[in-house]
Amino acid sequence: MKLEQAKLEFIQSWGVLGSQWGINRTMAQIHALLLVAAVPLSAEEIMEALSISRGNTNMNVRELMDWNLVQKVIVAGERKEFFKAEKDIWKVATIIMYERKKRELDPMVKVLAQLQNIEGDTSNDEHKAFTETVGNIYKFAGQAEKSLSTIIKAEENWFWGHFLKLFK
Amino acid sequence: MKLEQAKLEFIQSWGVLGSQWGINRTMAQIHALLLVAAVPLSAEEIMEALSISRGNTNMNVRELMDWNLVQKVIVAGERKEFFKAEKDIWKVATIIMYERKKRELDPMVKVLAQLQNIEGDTSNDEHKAFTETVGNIYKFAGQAEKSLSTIIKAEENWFWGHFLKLFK
DNA sequence: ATTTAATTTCAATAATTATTGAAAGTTTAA
DNA sequence: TTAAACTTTCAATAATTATTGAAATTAAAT
Repeated sequence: MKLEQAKLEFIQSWGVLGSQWGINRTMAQIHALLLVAAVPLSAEEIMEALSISRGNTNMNVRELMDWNLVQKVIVAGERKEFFKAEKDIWKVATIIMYERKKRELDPMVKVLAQLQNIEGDTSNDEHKAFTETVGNIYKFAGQAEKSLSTIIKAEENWFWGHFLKLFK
Repeated sequence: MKLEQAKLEFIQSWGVLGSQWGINRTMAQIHALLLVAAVPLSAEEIMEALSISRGNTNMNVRELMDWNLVQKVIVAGERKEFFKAEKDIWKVATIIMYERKKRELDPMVKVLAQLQNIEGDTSNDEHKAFTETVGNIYKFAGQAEKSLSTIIKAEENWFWGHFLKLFK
C-alpha cells in the first residue's frame, strides 16, 4: 500500500472510531492527521488534507488543544501557527481517560452521591431495588476511579522519571 | 428526596452519560429504568415511564437485548412480554467493555494491521512517522486487549464459580 | 499608521441521527 | 378459523449536531 493511501485510511478509521465514542468525527480526523504527520501542520494544510472549512478546522483544533492532545507550535520566521499532536500513545490514552472521567463520569458520580438517601419506607421493594442498584454503581465508580488514578500516577512517574533524567 | 424523583434523575443522568459515549439517549434511559425497577416491566410501562413511542421502545429494547444487557421475561398467565436488566454492575461493565471492543475496537485493529506494511523508501521521514505511530497504536491495542481478556476471564470465573455452587 | 496576513466567531444551512405512528405481521385464545 | 392482543417495521418527520463561509477581530510587517 502507498503511504498516502495508508494515511487516508488511518484518518478515516480513526474518525469512525471517534464518532462511535461520542467524539466529533472531524476532531478525530484532525487528531489522526497530526498523529501521523512528520512535521507540525498549519490550519491551511489541515483544511486541504481533510477538505474542511477554515471555521471547522479552527473549532476542532482548539477543542483538541483543550484536551491537551494537540499543541500549537511557533516556527521562527513564519507568521502562521502550526499544530502537532502528542504522539506517545500511552500518554494519549491517559489523557483521554482522564479528561472523559473529569468531564463525564465525575458529574454522574456526583448525581449518584445525591441519590443515596431517599425518603420513605426502606423495606419497600421499589425502594430497595433503587438504593441497591444506585449504591452498587456508586461503589463501582469509586473502584474504577482508584484504578484509573493508579494508572495515571504510574504514567506520571514514568514521564517525570524520563524527564528528570535529562538533568542528571 | 422522593423515590420517584430520584428515579427520574437517575434515568436522566444515565441518558446524558450514554449520549456522551455514543449510546443513543433513549437506549440508555430504558436501561436505567430497568436497572432500578423492582420487577420486570412491559413495553407499555416503559413507554409510559419515559413518554416515548411504541416503535422507539421496541427498537431500543431489542438493541439492549442484542447487547445482553436486558432479557425478556415471560410471566405465566400474561400475554405480553416483560423486560428486566442485568443488575450486577460489574457484569454490566464487563458486557459493555466486551461488546464495544468487539464492535468498534476490533475493526480498527484490523485496519491497523493492514497499515503496517507500506511500500517505498523506509528512511523517508514521512514514512517513519507513519509506521512508528501506527505501529505503536497497534501494540498498545494488543496490550489493552490482553488486559481486557484478563478482566473478562476473571469475571467468567467468578460467574461460573457461583453458578456451579448451586449444584454442589 | 496602514496594510496585509492570519485567526476567530457565529448565524445560516447542511447532514446526521432519533422518533413517531400507523400499517403489516405475528402469536395466542376462544 | 377468526378475532383480539401484542410486536415489529419503516417511511415520514422532528430534533440534534456538524459545517460552512463571510464578517469581525487580532497580530504582524512595512
